[in-house]
Amino acid sequence: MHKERATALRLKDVAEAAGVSIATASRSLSGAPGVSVPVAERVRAVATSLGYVANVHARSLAGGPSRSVGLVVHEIGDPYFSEIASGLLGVGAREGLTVQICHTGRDPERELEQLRMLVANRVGAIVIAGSGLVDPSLQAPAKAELQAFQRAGGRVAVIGRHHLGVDAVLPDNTGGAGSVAQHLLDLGHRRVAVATGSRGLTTVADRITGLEAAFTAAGLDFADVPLVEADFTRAGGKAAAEEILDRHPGVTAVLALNDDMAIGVLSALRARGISVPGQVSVTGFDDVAVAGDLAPSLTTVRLPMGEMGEQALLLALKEPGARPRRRPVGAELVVRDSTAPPPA
Amino acid sequence: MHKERATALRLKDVAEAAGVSIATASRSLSGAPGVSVPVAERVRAVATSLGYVANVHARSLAGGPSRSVGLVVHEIGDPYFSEIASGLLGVGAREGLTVQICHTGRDPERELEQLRMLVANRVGAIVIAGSGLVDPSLQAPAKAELQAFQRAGGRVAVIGRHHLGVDAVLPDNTGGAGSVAQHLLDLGHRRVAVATGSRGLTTVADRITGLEAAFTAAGLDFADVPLVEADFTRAGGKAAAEEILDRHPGVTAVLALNDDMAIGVLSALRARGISVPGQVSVTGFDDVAVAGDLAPSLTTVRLPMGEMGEQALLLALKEPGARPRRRPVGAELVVRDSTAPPPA
DNA sequence: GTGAAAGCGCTAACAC
DNA sequence: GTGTTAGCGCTTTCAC
Repeated sequence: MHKERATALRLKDVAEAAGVSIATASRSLSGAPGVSVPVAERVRAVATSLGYVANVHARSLAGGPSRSVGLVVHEIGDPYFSEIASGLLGVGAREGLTVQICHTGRDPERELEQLRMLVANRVGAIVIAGSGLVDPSLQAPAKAELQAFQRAGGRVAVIGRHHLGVDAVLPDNTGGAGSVAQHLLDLGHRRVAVATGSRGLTTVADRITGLEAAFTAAGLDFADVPLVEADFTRAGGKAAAEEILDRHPGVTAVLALNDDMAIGVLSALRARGISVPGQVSVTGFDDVAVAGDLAPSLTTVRLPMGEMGEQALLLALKEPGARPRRRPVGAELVVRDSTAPPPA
Repeated sequence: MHKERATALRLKDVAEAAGVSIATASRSLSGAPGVSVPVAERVRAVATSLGYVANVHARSLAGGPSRSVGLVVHEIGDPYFSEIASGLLGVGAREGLTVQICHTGRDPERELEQLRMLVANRVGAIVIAGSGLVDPSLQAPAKAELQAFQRAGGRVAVIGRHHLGVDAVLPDNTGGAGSVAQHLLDLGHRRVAVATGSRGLTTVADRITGLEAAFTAAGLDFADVPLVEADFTRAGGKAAAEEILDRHPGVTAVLALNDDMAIGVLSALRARGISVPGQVSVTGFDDVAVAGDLAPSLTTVRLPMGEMGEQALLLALKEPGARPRRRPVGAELVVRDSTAPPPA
């Protein structure tokens, strides 16, 4: 960006000002042993008064530990990811780490590109948030890249995806989906439709598995439940809801596979003057911050996103285990005002 | 984090594999002149096939241009900031830049700390998003730090704050606030209350200035308008609304100074069974993604957050001007369903 | 307990 | 057009 950068303060300047060698200055500042306490304290005082901050690049190049981590998300503007990022940034700040965030837009190629960038930056750890893809071949290059990174001493943790062979924070998508489905069945709904994101996403696949289990357990045939696939977004939810209303007019409940879609569903129903939950019940998944403030407030499944972000970074900061660790995270049904028994 | 990192691929390895010197290899990869086309192409091919990625630290240390920027936000979980971040990350990816994001939690001390961290990381540019503080003394250390950074060749741009003497993207908070106030006055509201964040924030101060101007222009005394100060969050909005309802029961409109607070206001009104906009109208500010999907959908002022993030990074990437540049950004009133004439 | 000196991987003069 | 080499600022043996 800029080459002609004026001289910044160097360790040498601090050392001179304190009347010691740069070796001693280095040890003093990093808290390494082998320096007498008074000397170390003096050096630190001088450094502070001068406003010295060590050059991370030089430090890293000289073999110092990496103080930075990378976070890969699909889209930081999405509340699901921004809440994860928020939790992760919190522990990052606590640990004195810098966090590089990158977008992938659910594009495997861009994901790979961003991964390479993080590797080039020699981050100490990489956290990947967001659903993986059911088709393993699409992830093969990313997997290879991550393995090389790990062989070189880097640490990796993922949130909500499996098949990558690394430490993982795994929300209970299956169980959570089972519990919303059960909730609707308990209320008496039998004509339910599902608004789903791409089934190529493992998150979606897992949630559908949970739904199927609940329906089957209730003695119902899940094959009779219409699944309408659209973008895993608000707009997708709107589109899916419209298709559901047109093609399956008798439906009494729409089960959206994330809150974003559910918000779109609510909006489509409102536009058609269909009352929720009077005529149609609606459920979401994730419990983003706004879910409780919608009208009607959304019945959904809570995933502790902030905590998931924290856990993932904590996992990545730990020494690697012999085998990949798994941190299961509970998914808790939150019943609010968007669900009620079907109309009589 | 990890010191015992196995050997990664170095430029030397690529040079040897391609049968050239490291200087030639360096030039080939950076696209510098002085290498014959066939040689440069061969080197690049070898590098790609080997999966070589240059070590950013070494490159930066050797005086290469910095390929990373820092983004400072109050709270990444807040949609206002995550939408800004999303726009900024977009151009970052396009430009091949890595973006380090940090949280400050509206705490000047943490802000300073994070700024130091970015400086230590030798980012090429720093973008600061989020309101500044009215009291300049609280920002003096940050300002000094930024000036030192600029003297050393770093670039700085801010979003939505002045007084820092750097390039700035400035949303029209004053004009936007004027237009919502005008909208309510046009509808016939005369008993309006304001739910505001801390008046120590320049954003809040500017928006209040806009309100005052509109009221004054309409021949009303702004001193009669109750201003209830609370956290600039959903919870703050809820608290402010409750206080407004208790202390100023005759109010026909609540003007919240951001969408987050407005969402809290809506929720408090709903809890008390007060219809919006039948009994009370509500307005927000920012137009976060969810504003249009609330029930009732929120009348608010649109700020193009994503674009603001983009613009700020673009400013920061430009050569510095003789004087700080300003990119004013329009604030557009968006009338939706949460406002109506006051009850008769 | 402290200092001198050898790199870390790369870029940018400077030779050839 | 290509190679040689001197650093960038730091950590870390290795002497003292």
